[in-house]
Amino acid sequence: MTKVKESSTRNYNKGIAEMTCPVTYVMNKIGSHWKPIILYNLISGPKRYGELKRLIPAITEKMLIQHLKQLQEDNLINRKAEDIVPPHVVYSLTPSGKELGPVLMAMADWAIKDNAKYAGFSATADAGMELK
Amino acid sequence: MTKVKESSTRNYNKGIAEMTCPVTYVMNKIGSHWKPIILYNLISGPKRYGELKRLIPAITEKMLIQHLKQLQEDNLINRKAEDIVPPHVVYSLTPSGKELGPVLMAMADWAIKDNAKYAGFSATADAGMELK
DNA sequence: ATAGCTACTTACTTTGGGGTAGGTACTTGT
DNA sequence: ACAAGTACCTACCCCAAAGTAAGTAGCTAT
Repeated sequence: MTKVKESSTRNYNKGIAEMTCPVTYVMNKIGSHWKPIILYNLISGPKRYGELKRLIPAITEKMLIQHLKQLQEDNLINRKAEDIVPPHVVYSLTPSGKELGPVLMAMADWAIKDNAKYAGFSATADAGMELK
Repeated sequence: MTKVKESSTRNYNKGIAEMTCPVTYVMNKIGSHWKPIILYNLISGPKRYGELKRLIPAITEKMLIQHLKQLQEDNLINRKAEDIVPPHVVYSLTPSGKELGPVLMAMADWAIKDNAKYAGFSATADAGMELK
C-alpha cells in the first residue's frame, strides 16, 4: 500500500477552509456523491444493509460499506449488529445525523424548484413520512 | 489529450442516482469542495474576482475560475465584465443561486450545532447581513 | 523601461474517489 | 454435498478532480 502523504497541500487547504467556512465543514463530512443519498434514505427510518443496497441500486457494495463506515466515524449514523448466523445489521441516524434532515430537505426542495423533473417529488412527504 | 470515455460506469451511475434522488441532483451541481464556499461568499452580495480570491485564501486561481465557470453554466451565478483596461469582473448570484441560500444556511447552522469551534459563528448574521 | 495590477489561460503532475472482481464465515434449505 | 443468503473484506486499476507553475494582455504609476 502506497504511503499516504499525511500533510498534503490538499489536506492543508481543507483544514484552512474548514476553519473559516462552516459550509466546508459540512462538505468535508457529507461531501461525497454517496453520503447524502445514504443519509437521505435513512431519514425515513433505520434500514438494514441489504435494504440500503436495494434502495440505492446504483451504488457498489464497496462504496456503500465504505461510506457507512465513514458516516459512523463522523457520528452521523449508528450500526447495530445482532450476532446471529445470517448477519443482521441495522443502520440508523444519530441525533447529529437527524439534525442534517433540514439540510437534505432544503436540498431536495431546491432540486424540485430548480428542475422540473422532480415536479412530482415531494421532499417533505417522501423522506419525512416515517419521521416521528 | 487522452480521450474521455463518454459513457463510463461512473457517469451512468450518476445519471441513475440523479433520477431517483433530488439530493444527488444538488450534489452534482454544488458537490465539489469549493462550489459551496464560493456560493456562500456570494450570498452577502456581488463580489469581484479578486475579492473572492481574498475571501477564500485557500483556493487556487485555477479552481476559482474553473468553478466560477461551471457555476455560470449551471445558471447559479452571473458574470458581469466591464471592458476596461484593468479588468473589472463582478460575480453575483442568479435567482436560482439565491434560492440555494437556505441550503447553505442550513449547512452552516448544522456545522455550528455539530461543532463547538463555530460557536461564535452566526450563519444568518454572517452570510445574510447584506441580503435584502 | 520596468514593474505591477487585473482577470484570466495553459500545460503538466499528483491524489484519491470510485469501480471491478473476486473471497470470507456461518447456517439453512434441498 | 452444494447452492444460497448475509454482511462484509481485499487487491488492483482507472480517471477526473485538484494542485503547481508558468504565461497572457493592456494600461498605469514610478
